[in-house]
Amino acid sequence: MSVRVGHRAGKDVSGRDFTAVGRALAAPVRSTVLNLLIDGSSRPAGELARAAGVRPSTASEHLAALVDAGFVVAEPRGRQRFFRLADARVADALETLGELCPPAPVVSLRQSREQARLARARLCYDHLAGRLGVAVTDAMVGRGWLGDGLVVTSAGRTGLVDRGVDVDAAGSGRRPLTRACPDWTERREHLAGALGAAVAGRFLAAGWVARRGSTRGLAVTEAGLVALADEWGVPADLLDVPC
Amino acid sequence: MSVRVGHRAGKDVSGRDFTAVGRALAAPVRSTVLNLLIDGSSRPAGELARAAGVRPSTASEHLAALVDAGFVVAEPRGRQRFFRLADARVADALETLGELCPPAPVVSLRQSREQARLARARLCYDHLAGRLGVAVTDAMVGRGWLGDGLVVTSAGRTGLVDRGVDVDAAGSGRRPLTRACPDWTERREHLAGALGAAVAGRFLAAGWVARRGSTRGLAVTEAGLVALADEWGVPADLLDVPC
DNA sequence: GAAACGCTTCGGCGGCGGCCGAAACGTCGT
DNA sequence: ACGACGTTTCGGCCGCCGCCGAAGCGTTTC
Repeated sequence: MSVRVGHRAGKDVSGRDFTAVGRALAAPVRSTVLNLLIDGSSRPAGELARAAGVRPSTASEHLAALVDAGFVVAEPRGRQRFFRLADARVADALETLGELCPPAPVVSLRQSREQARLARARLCYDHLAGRLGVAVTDAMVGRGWLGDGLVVTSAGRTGLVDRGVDVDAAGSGRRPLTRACPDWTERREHLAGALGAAVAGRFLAAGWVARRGSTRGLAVTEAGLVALADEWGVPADLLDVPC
Repeated sequence: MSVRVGHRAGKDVSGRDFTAVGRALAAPVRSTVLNLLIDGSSRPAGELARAAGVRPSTASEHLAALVDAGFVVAEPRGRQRFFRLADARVADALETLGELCPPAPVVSLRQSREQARLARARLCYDHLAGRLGVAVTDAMVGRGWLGDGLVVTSAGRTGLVDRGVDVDAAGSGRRPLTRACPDWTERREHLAGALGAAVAGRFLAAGWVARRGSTRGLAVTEAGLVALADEWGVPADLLDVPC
């Protein structure tokens, strides 16, 4: 018989227990679900089950596990339940973690028009992404608003407040003010974090961009093109050039 | 019979495959190991096995898995292998992920005190390590006893012999007289090799340090503090500053 | 009401993965 | 050359977890 002496001596000295979060990510179905929800969308269990290629019963168990782990939250809506990421920090963590697992599965070529639209402008969870996100970030860096590591300079703070972005409110929470979010359509990183969300919120509130349907895709309005050029220093043609 | 219709419909639309990274985090032993290494330290497999409370064979498997997942890298050093985090991004990801799992395992005060003691003074195989080892090595270098590559100078030979270290006996064997041993708690290297063992032996024989129990931890005695300051040029407070 | 629909819970089955001890391998010290 | 030591590899055992179909529950529709 084995000795099993181990568990007496072994015990975490400090730090975090990554076991639960690891288990939550360990199953292919759950990974697929998270990828589907990482854009901030909210989807019913059945759709997630179909997308992941499992029976509703199996998906239900996986979704329960994700809820239990704090990754997603469920919201009853009629006779179905919609699931979405629980928190912006979850999206942040998944993006950061994505850096460690470069193997990105292939993408279906079918919806190429939709792909192209998404590549132009979209929301990545709650901040601007696509060429729009990169262009806005680049402009902010070019003007000296963002320094090394995307830290906000004093000039950046002034410029952003002038354009209606509440930098103080964004920096008040526990969420990191700025983060570099790597993009899968662009080579470049773009602004994420609390400030990224605040900028995106300003763009939506001002009517510079509009959500297209229930997707995460964004349409840049006429007023948005003007504002981008005049206030943000982003020429309109930048959004059309595929870089 | 089951239908297995699933895998036709199921396919990742885009994004990352979190499965591998999740599996790597899913085991308690691996979580413990990562917590031990998250400070950038480099530790041999046996120590990690003991800390995690498993047999060396089991730890070896877990470490191989972590290496395979790209979380840690192994570095052969003598007859043991040292492991450390592979990359700064790994530490970043773990830190970000830690936000998601606030349940921080209990900190055993007992063990954290032991950690502090080990960081202060211990034996690394058979030579002095911890802050004591680094401080003694630094003092010897500062006095010109050890030159480039930690070779013993004539002044060093004299000084060591005067303090009861039998340099000749240490140099008589086939074992290298001096070696630089990288430390995991300190940034600096410290003296190892035959001379390192001889110095440690002198410290023990003179009662300047004493083994605490059967561990490799060392306690610096009152006489040791005096001798360190007077004979070796190591002020006592150097051992208490956490560098 | 009754039927349709969406989701969850419950057994049951199969496979993966963690744990150990024994043995092999390489290095270090005598 | 030999023994000691740290690490890895290899079977074998056991438990956990993911998958399914069937059944149960709540909501919507007729």
